Amino acid sequence: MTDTVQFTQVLHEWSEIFMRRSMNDLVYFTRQAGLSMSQLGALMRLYHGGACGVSDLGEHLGVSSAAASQMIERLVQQGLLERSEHPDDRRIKRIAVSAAGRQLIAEGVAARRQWMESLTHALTQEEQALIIEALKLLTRAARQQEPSHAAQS
Amino acid sequence: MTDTVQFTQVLHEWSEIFMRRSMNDLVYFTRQAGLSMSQLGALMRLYHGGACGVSDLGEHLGVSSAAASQMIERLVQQGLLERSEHPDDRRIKRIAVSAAGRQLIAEGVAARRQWMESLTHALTQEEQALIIEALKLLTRAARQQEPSHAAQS
DNA sequence: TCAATTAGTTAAGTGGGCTTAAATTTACAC
DNA sequence: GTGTAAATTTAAGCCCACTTAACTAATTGA
Repeated sequence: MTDTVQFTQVLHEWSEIFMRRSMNDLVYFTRQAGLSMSQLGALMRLYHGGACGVSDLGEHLGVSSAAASQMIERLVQQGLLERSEHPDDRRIKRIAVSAAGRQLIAEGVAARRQWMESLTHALTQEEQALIIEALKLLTRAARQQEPSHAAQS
Repeated sequence: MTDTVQFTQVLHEWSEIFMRRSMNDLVYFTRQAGLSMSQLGALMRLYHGGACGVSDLGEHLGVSSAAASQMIERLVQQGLLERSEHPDDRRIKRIAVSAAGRQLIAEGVAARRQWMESLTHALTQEEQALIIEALKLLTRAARQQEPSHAAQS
């Protein structure tokens, strides 16, 4: 078996167990937070991509601007998003994650971190060091494949 | 920074980019297949966990048996699941993924593999070898944390 | 045998998420 | 100013997912 074939195989195996665990946690978290997957997607998009207009968000999520408007309305009523007017063009609404929304996401991130930390208990320092190097390589490779290659914090 | 702290940090960074990409693909795939996230979850559960009863599935997915029954009905009508009677206890229905359902999942897996293979283009053979070792360690550590530790194929 | 239990389905109702189409507000161009 | 285009919202309608409650059928056991 060549390294490249084995690489794909091993990556697939890891991703399967990783995804299963992550999806489980994700579903549990969103349910507990009273969110739907779509809502979480919108929240994440705004959190990572920054504020944008209604139609922009819809486009990113692959839905009509009407659908985006409705979902934003629900999230605004839950206090997770904020709507403000664009200073130059008052037709445009600037949609952004609120402080409460940011905190909710922070909690989710913390839960993820906890699981990752628990992984270390089954690994020696040497193994961790090896994994650190490997994941840095993987992250760099994956970033190169991203459509929007522009860097952020 | 100690290795353990850096380990969590690096793993988190990788998981962020990996999840973003995976979720994107997942949403695209399910939409194209005409499935909802819940339906995909049920399909995956049965695919990985094997056939089970209606209530069992509902329990695993965290919904009532009525909800499970309804969702199963929709998936049966789409030809992705099969319902049969338990030979010993005719109250119990055995819910299993059909051949068509299995093929659908196989297509999704193939699409994932394609992305992973594309990652190799940005990595040398040596880097790939390093990553293989690291991911084997990670997979082993993650498996040890699984609730149901029983192995399968 | 017959009452209680168990597995599953059906019914009714709620709400989310999506669509298209129509309405509203603002901006811009002439 | 007047007409057109753009951004968003509202309305109507559809399907999915979920709930509780009522119902059917099969099993168990005293």
